[in-house]
Amino acid sequence: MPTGETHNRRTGGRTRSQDAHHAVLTAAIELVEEIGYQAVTIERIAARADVAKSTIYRWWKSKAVLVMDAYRTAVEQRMPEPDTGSLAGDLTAFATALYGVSEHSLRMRTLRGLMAEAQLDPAFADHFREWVESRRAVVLALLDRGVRRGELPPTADLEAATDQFFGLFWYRLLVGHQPLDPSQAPAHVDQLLHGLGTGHGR
Amino acid sequence: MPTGETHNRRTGGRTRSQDAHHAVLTAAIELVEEIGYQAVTIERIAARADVAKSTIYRWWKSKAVLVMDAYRTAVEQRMPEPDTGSLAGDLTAFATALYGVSEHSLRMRTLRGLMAEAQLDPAFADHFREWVESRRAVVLALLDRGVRRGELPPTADLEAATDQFFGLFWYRLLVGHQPLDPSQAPAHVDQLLHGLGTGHGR
Amino acid sequence: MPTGETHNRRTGGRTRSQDAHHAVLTAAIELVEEIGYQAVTIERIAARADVAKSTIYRWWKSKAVLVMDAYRTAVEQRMPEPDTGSLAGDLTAFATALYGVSEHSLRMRTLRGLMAEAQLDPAFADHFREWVESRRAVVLALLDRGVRRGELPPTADLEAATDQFFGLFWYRLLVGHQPLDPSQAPAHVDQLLHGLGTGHGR
Amino acid sequence: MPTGETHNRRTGGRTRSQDAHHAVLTAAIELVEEIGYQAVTIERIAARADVAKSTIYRWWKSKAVLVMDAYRTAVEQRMPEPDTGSLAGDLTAFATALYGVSEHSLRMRTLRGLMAEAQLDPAFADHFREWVESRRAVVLALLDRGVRRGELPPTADLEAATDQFFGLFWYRLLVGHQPLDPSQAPAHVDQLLHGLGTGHGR
DNA sequence: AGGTAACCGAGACGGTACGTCTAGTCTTCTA
DNA sequence: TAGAAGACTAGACGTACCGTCTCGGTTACCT
Repeated sequence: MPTGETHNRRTGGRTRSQDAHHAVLTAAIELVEEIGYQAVTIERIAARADVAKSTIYRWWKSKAVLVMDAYRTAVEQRMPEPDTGSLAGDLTAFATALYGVSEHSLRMRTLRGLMAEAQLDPAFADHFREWVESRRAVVLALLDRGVRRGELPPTADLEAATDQFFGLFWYRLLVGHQPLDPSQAPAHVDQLLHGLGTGHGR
Repeated sequence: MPTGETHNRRTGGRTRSQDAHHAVLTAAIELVEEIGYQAVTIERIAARADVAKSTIYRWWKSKAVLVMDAYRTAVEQRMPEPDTGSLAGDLTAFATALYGVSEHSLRMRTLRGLMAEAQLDPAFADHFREWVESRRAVVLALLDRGVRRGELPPTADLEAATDQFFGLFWYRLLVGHQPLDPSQAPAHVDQLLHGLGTGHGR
Repeated sequence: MPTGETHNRRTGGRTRSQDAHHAVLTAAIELVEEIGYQAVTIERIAARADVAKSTIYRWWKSKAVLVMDAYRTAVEQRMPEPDTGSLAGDLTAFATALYGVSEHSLRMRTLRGLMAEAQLDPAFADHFREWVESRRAVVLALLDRGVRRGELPPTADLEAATDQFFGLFWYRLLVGHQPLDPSQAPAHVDQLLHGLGTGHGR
Repeated sequence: MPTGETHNRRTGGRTRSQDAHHAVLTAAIELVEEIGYQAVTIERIAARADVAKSTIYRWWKSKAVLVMDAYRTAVEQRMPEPDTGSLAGDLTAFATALYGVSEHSLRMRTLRGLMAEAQLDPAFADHFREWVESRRAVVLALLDRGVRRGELPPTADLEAATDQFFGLFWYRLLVGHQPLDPSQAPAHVDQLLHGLGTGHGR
């Protein structure tokens, strides 16, 4: 359960209310959807969830970790870990799913808010970075498999490639100067792989 | 004068105090340096600059606009518009300068804070986006010149390439999972250009 | 103006809102009357007065000094400084007025609440003590005049007599085991003066 | 057993833990001594006594009741019921003992705190009043014996005299404008008795 | 000897107020 | 009439206790 870290339970004590817990996550998601991340406050979440503020503070350290928890619990798409047989296929599948967030304003708002918070709250930055790393790891693994298959030269800088991959996504998401559409995924992947010296083209 | 749009001055009256104006910008920069963007508030800037809050509000719409103004006035490096004769040389020069911010904590803090604010304040987002576009335009022009020179095929997606270029930079800056060092610039540019199908070899 | 100590005014600045000020005092009094001292909170006063909490905190350090201010401004009877020609007459007049609070539940509630607060909040205790001293001074002056007139021996312990006088009043007010009625004033004064060795009786 | 009213015991069940009970009373006294009555909370007592909050609430209705219980159990001096042969002697003995609390900060703090609580909590006020009455009864009995012995006229208002006696004490204790010292007891008693028309001279 | 009732600890829960903070706006005086 | 000073409304912050409520576990009396 990736959610509001369960405390060390030694012995007795009232058990954590699943109702309250769930109501908080739901309220958080709804509010982000309705009024946007920055307008969401712990107080509003508490009011909406019909829960005491102190109950929220007991389990979540800040609005950011709460919203992130809610996002992962209730919204986040299971990121595929594709296995199409080819590196290009795998990456394209992943990118297509990734770019799909642009079609869900809730997801966009949440991601943008969380990234913003990570800049402003160093404590949350650590938490956020861990999550980002977990998603980078998926792409890194795909690329690594490509190397092992001989689709990429062993000298390719996979870290940089991963950051190019996610960087494009986040940059467009955060700046909003260009649309981001799943249909663009194949072209972007193609460009990326050429950069890495893949044998499949040119 | 790139600073707090000057009002229409019709008639007499006390003229805008250049002292106050300058003190505000200086105070803003100093505070970002000392306590970080998120801890800076209009009130603190006013106190530090020994200026009335209302004077700040008269000339700047928000902390973000003010800090960005101060940043551009006092800190921002003149981004080079290099002309080395080759696309790779031009981009490498640009990237090297860009990655240089990582050596100045003030610049990093400011950029991260402004990007965060752009996520939270839609009004500022527009302002911020304009600034981002102006920097994208420089890179786009370099790439375009590369196409005209025949260094890139005319079919290359320059928009996507630009976003890959800046995306990698911002992604590392914002997430902080990887260092960003000017010495990495040539390799990143190389990888990018291969992706675009440059003729300069692999 | 015995009320929310006026700050040092050097130069410009918005002047204190008399509306807000008055509304706060009125709300405080009404709430003490309606729900009792202990149930009154700064937050409720702010809500009732339709004033921001911070405005209250700007002018009053605690609920206790605010209520005391309101009490003195709006409720406190002008304590007579009687001059009937005789000590017994003076004291009886004073006591009669004093005991009159027992007929006004608002005054009783307020006095009891303030005395309680003085026990719990050392900062307020000083403030409260000053007020108490000012009322003791009136009685002390009456007694002193009695000494000068020859109604009391110069050896009489006027301090102790004053404390006996007020002590009886407060003790009954605070403990509530006995009613306290203005009609009892003459007898109590009589008993007190006998104790001091007055020549007028026995 | 003057302590946390024993419940109706119908049938079996675990008996009340004397350890827990004693630890609570001790913790309460210690905390009043160390941090003052107002800073004492049920939670702090529970933590100090290493006892569950609910255990405290099971046996005592409020902090005030608990502290008063602890005070009477562990601290309160057995008030003398003196019998010296003369009214003046009896009262002086009693007053001397009474004024002795001023030399023990714990007792002063406790009494002041309890009196404060009686003003704020009507339920506790009743409880407190009973205790006050029990102490008044002692003095009333002394005075009554004085009447029967002929030391006081039968017309003397003993109730008022008792309240003057305790009133002086409490007034000084609560307001703190004057020290209260056992050495003052004889003079105060003397003054009181003159007021009542005692025959023992002036 | 077993049942069972009341105890005890731990600690989560809904509440409520606290006093602080910052945002923006508004008012007044001064230069 | 710009600017400094600072009072104002508004509302979230995170903390502290309150008194209540499960829990799991422990006695000790009473069949």
